[in-house]
Amino acid sequence: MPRAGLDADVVTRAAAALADETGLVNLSMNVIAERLSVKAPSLYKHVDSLSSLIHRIAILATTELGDAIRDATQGRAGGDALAAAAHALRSFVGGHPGRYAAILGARPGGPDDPLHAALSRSLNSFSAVLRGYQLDLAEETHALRMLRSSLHGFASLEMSDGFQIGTDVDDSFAWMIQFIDQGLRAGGESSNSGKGDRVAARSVTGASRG
Amino acid sequence: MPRAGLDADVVTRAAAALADETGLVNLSMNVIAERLSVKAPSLYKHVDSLSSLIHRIAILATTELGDAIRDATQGRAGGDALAAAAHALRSFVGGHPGRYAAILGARPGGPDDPLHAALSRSLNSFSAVLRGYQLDLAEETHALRMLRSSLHGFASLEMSDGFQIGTDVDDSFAWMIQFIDQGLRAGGESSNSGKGDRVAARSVTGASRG
DNA sequence: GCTAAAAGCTAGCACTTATAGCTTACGCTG
DNA sequence: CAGCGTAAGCTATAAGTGCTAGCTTTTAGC
Repeated sequence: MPRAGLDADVVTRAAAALADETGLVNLSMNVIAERLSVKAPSLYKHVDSLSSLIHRIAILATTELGDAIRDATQGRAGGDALAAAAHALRSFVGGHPGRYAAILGARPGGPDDPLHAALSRSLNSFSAVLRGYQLDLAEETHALRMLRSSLHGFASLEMSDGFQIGTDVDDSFAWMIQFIDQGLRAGGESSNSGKGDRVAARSVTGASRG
Repeated sequence: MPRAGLDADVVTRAAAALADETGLVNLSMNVIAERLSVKAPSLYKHVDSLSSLIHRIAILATTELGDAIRDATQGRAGGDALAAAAHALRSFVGGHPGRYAAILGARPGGPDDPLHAALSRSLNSFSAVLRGYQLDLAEETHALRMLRSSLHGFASLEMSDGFQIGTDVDDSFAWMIQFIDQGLRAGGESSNSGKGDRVAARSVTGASRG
């Protein structure tokens, strides 16, 4: 029996591709092994367990997603950057549903979990987009969370066929982006027009805590 | 052996409670049976399969969630109704993560699937909230999708510990609600200030298509 | 009190993840 | 080039899934 030339990375990429094709939930050691022309137990020479393999997929996917958003927003600012980032995320989800599902289900482990770094880089891409709106420091965290919630929510609802037919989903997505853009522009000019101590100046700590 | 007095509904509620306690993914026929002081195969006398049981949980949860939002928004309007609905959803997710996960993973089946009705009622509660902003018909669909995306995204990110520490999550949630409220109020007054044919008047069909 | 439906049980199948231990391929050093 | 050691593959197997088959027992209705 010649060797297959496997390796943690090769296994992870094969599993990620398979997850995109057939869904993350249908991923099993058997189908991954079949794809690699190998028997299931052999995979354990390269990977600790199925869950750790899915964790690796999440890290890979988060990195890829962060790169895609960074690339898409490169050289853009304001509403253009926002739209580019949003579309990059949505097309990633559309093209890689299995990878995205892995991201959603992932929870960072110890402090040296590579997922932490990948997540931070991904968040920084969004932060960079927001920086164009010149919000104050406290608001930027809120805005970042709002942005992530909206985009992630939209993508995952769309992924699970959560929107009934009747109105074009692309239109709704464009509408939402514009809604956010307008709100952020308005908030940048006249903040604090609301209920009161909402943005209670939470001291000056490091950025990118979304 | 005396009989346990089981029934599809009793099994579903026990499974839902267990899902909230230990997570939907950890739900198995064995643990449900144990909770009911019965052996696993006995459950099949009342329920078709584990997946159909989870589907039942989703129907139950969607109904409960719809009721909670309806009750919370009763007698309120505008921003108050929006905030009440949002908090109702978030507290539902916080108190019933397993049920909510079942909702997220559910996909309606045939046309007579009770999940359809439950989902519609739930959507109508959100629609009723939006009606206070007097958007035109086409925009209401977009706004409904945006609202669902934001709230669902926030809740599910929070559920999976997606927000790092650093800023209070409650503050961010309040901020997001106000952001949406302000945007909707502005949109109600001066619509169509944007890119152009975004809201291309999509004829007058029945409502609640989110 | 008898009959029959239905609720519970045990046994077992097919599938999963994962481990143990064997064999064989490959790369490095003498 | 020989041989040795590491590591990659394998088979066999354990433990735990969901689910079915078929049996026993309870319980409701006549």
